[in-house]
Amino acid sequence: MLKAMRASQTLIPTLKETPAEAEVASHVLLLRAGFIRRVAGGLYTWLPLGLRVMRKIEAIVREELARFGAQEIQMPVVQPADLWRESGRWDVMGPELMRMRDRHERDYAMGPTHEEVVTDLVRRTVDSYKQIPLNVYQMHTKFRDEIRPRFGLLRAREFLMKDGYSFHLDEASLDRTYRDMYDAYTAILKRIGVDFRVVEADAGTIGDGESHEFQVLAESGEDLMAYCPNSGYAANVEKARALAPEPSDERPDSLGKVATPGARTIADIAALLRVDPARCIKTLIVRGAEGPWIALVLRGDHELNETKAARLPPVAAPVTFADDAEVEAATGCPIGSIGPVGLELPVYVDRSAAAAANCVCGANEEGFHLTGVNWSRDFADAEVVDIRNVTEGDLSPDGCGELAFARGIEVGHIFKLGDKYSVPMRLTLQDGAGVETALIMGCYGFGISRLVAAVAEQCHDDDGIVWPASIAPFNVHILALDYANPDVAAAADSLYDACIDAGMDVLFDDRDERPGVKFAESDLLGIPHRITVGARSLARGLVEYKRRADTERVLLTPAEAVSRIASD
RNA sequence: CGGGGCGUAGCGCAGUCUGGUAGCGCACCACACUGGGGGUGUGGUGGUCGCCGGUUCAAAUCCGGCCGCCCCGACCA
Repeated sequence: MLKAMRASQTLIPTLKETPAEAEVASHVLLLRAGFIRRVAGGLYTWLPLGLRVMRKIEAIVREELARFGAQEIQMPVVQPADLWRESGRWDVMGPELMRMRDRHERDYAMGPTHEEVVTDLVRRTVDSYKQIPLNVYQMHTKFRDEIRPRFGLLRAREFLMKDGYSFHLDEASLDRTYRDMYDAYTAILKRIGVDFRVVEADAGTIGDGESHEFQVLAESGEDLMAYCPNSGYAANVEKARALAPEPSDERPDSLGKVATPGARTIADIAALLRVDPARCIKTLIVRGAEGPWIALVLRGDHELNETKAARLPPVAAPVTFADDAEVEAATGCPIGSIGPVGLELPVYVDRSAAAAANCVCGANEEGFHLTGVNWSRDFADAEVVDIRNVTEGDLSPDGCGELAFARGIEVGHIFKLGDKYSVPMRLTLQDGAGVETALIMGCYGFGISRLVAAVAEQCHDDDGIVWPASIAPFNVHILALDYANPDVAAAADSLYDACIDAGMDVLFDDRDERPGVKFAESDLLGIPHRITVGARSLARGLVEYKRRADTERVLLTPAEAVSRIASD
């Protein structure tokens, strides 16, 4: 990568106005600062400055992974369908998997991830247990045909990801590598200098084992995390366990039935009967994995956690809600008046709803609700499960305090895969005792291109991006306010050379632009250190130094400015 | 895929309701002034009005279909 560039000879197409296509800060700023350009939905071209940021992240990732013995390889984007059929994912993956056919009518996938290819590699190349554990990774373009690409680079269809895979004979070995990758990701994000949080995560369809996400904190993040300020507990809300509440010691009232004409929602019922929504019970009808329909019961003030619900074996994954007609067909009663008491469907009740006393719920008769409803007496057949989202203020699962919420952008995700791929793809080795054993695997993803946007999302102000020095496209931005002035040009040129000699990455704005343009664009680009060379202060032999993150400006000699930056 | 919004010059927009010469700001080119926070003036360049079809003497404008983009939802190793 070139250390130094002149702005007059570099493609930096800045925009004064926000393009209509962009909404979120990172997308707006990366477009305006000339880092990226959109080609089509979810597809972007990386321009020189954007690419420099991405390359710097790559370099940091490589260095940190090398410390833990991970080996870099590169696998093809285009992958034969046969491998995907072997793992079973050819049929399981939906349209998100981009499929294509070659001239011989053979099927291929555009790799969204590389478990199949890497598993195939290892079974062909590793002959003895003495060659493992093995930890390999690549940094490569991934393709996922997202339903809705959005937020610029944050949810693109084609993106750069570091994906790593490890292979082990036993859990203890997998645990060690998993921990190493956990530590490596932590080191990478610390070194880059973003605020982040590591949270327990749901492994989704990729595995059933332990899993952690690395979330860059940002208000605009798509992920919601629950954490306990008093302890280390932190989990994606998808995953965060809701504790079982103490059962109520209230005496159960007798069941009553009241007319509730026209009331359809919990809010309607709570207002009409003047009860707390926490004393209302809602019943959701979802598609069953085999049978027709399943009822899920929650307290009125709680939300269904679809990830948890989808993990109930009788519930079809992903969770699919019955529509109005299907509810009526399944229960004989329209949405708004259904309830768990006497319902002729399998019923699962959330722990909190089961613990609530004397509740209101639908009577399974249009326009009527029951009062004084108690799980233990009135629908005790229902199995008690954890299927709700935790809420702010809930007791932390470790009992150390109350949960608080934060939003984040997922930039890393590590999984223990177990034998999910090694068994169907017959990846086995003889262990030391000569017993043929399926290997177990770990998988470690890190979104390089997404991190570029996540950092911009977190590190910006009203004027533009404020890059951390670790990944800024350049470290120093020299502005020659009037390059046509021979004195300014001479001073700026020699300052430029001095920065190069000092080993700095420097962008030199030598263009014939007005000062205001140069200042505004400099703020937009977000290079950490700015040195302004103008005729006015140069008359006293001085230049102006300013950090992008600060408001303070100081006048220094050129040599002082360089050493100031060098010692930063 | 469901709901909403949008598509007119490289970018940001007006004009569409009520059919009749395609406009404004920025950018770009030339010249002059200016020169420490997106400067001023004068003169220019640049548009199949997303695409296809229909109605009409006449369509950016009305009608039908399609495509694309953005937002919300669903979805998401």
